[in-house]
Amino acid sequence: MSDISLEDIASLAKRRGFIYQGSEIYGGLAGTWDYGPLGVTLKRNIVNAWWKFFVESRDDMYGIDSAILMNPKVWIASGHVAGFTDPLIEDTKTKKRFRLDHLLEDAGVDVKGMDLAAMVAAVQEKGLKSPDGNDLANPASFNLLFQTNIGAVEDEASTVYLRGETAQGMFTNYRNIIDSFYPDVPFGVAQVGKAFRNEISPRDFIFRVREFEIAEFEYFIHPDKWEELFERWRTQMHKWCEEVLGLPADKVHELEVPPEDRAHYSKRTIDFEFDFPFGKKELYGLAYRTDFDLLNHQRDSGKNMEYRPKDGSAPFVPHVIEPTFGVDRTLMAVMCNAYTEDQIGGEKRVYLKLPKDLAPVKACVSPLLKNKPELVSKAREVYDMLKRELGAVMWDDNGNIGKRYRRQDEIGTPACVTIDFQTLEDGTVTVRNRDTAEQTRFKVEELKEHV
RNA sequence: GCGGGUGUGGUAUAACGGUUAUUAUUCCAGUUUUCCAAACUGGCGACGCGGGUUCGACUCCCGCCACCCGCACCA
Repeated sequence: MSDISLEDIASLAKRRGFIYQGSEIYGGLAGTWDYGPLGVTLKRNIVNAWWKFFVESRDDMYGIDSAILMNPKVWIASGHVAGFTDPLIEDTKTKKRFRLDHLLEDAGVDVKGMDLAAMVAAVQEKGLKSPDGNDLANPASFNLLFQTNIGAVEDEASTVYLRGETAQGMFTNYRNIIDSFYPDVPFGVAQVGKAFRNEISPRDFIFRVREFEIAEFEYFIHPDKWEELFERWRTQMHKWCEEVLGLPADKVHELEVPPEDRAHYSKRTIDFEFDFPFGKKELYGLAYRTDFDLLNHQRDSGKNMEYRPKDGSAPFVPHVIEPTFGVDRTLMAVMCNAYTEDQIGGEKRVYLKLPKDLAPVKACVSPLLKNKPELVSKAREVYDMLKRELGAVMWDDNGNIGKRYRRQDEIGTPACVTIDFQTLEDGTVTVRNRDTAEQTRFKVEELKEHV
């Protein structure tokens, strides 16, 4: 198989109605992408599979869907207003930008609690130069949280943030879940939804974007159990990748994130990386968030975040294990992994070897010839029946049969059902397999078990 | 944000400072076709946006936008 490029994927994604550039008719908006009919179905199938795997099939998981706009105090308590900000400073000669706090730390300055002005003062005091040896100027804070305003007046009191992660919705609802469901610890609160980050430079198609979907859960535990439960979720995440998404184990890698690279809330983090066409890049994260968030919210909200075990043992503020899954990245990994080229009848063929459960179209129904009314009407019957059964079924009578097969190959449809003259005689149809191109005859009545 | 590259129908592309912007494919309507992108006929469809130079700009210049590559960033 030849190497595939991002352009191959992006081109197919657009041509076949998976993903379009956001705001395309106005020249686009960097870091935004729109999902077309097949893309949204594929994404929804992935999300549904995730929900089933991590939420529905378990009895310790509680799903929620919290608001994207939250009281700004949430983001102050979580540390995102302060911690999600990068102070950047510019090399006056090369115009390169550097993390001001990193430069100061390298120079032996303790930057904790310093604001931008204090850091700039420290630069002057130390006579600090850029790593390239030039003068530094134009410091600026760069916060990854998008801001907007509630109400008509744009003042500080009306500033709210678009959530930079969905996790905070789980923390702010932690007490609600306990009051409604009185679960035993450990238990999890799960959510799938949009998050927003004002990335400096969006990159690599839908990989790094400013608006994206996250599926994640906060698993509330007793702190004594963190290592054991961390391992359990680590295993489950691999299982998800391999068994549900069909990603080969040798394409999914773990990266133990060193302390200096971890998020402000994390005591241990493992990144799950995938071999994308553009390199080995982060797909998922598994973080031990400790009691960082609940303690912060307890402090700032004044609400008690302790959990009281039913056996009467000592109350405690639970710690949290957080597996987090980029949905768009998952879709991209699945598409890249599914993209396959081979030869059929001497002709090159491109097809998406998608797992059946994820494929946006489950089956395509065609009459062998479209100018034979008896074939067309029989095919319509079969189509209507399958459509009722499976929903995601497509009708195609365009061109010739080979063309239709190829078209379905490109969008990853696992099965093509063809109605031919024999159908009229004995009520059997052919089912053509996407991966092998082999055809098997089945009775119409048994069809739904074979597609 | 820095540096480099690219921007022409849905996709992939050609050419040109000056007639109606090339080709393939897709798509639509038909003819044909008894299982893997067959053939034929007809049709729709494009110069990223904004300025400038010029008698005239898709083409040259400037700005912007977007995408790709390298760096930086990625709590």
